[in-house]
Amino acid sequence: MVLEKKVMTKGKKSIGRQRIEIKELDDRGKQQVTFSKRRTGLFKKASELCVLCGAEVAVFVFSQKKNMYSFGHPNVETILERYLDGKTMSDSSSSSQELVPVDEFNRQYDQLQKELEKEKMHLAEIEEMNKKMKNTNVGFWWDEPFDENMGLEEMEQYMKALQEVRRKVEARIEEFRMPRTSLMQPMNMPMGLGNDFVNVNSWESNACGGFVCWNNM
DNA sequence: AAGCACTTTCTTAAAATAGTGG
DNA sequence: CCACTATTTTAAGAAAGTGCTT
Repeated sequence: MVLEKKVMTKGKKSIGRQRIEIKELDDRGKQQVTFSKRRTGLFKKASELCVLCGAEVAVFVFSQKKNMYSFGHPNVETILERYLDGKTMSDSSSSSQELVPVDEFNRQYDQLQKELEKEKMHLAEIEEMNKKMKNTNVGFWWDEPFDENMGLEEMEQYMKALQEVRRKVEARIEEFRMPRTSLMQPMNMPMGLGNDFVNVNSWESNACGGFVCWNNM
């Protein structure tokens, strides 16, 4: 197949849609734009398939940077669970009761936004405290000089206490690392695609630990 | 401020889809 | 089924914007 490159004619602002060869794009910028557009198109087509044919569909897309985008009808979890269980469509009951309306997505989104705000304020408080301690040369208890006169038994108790603190901190860190899948209306997909029951999550490695739509995987 | 990884908007032509007739 | 036409939708290209990190 011969692909002809057309040239922009006078007075036109764009050469318009061109036929391209289906192979990896060499330009990273083009790749990103195409990724964004085609992913939207893919999700739209999937949503139309759901509406037109009553199909249940789940689509996962990972960008080069491993950000995940998903679409699911009635929702990704239901279909993924069914897939993992090896069940067939006929095994499953009607999906009508599993649908989560947009209002519910929005409510969850609002809640997550509030959580994020709280976490941001908490982080700001911690940073403020760190600043103050730096300025006043006041540190944490572990910065204080070790008591040389401590006996063996005392030191063992001290070590146990430290281990307990460590265990609790590790458990807390693990809690934050658990991916929290948030069901929400996708921010990058226009409403009214014929499917109001959309589930799009996006994972991005940041310190938020998954409070917003960008979750750490 | 600069760079990165997308996202959006506009224009336009290609491609998909629906409708119709044989 | 297939072929054709009309209409609608999609996506390339170009450029600008957004949000986040370093």
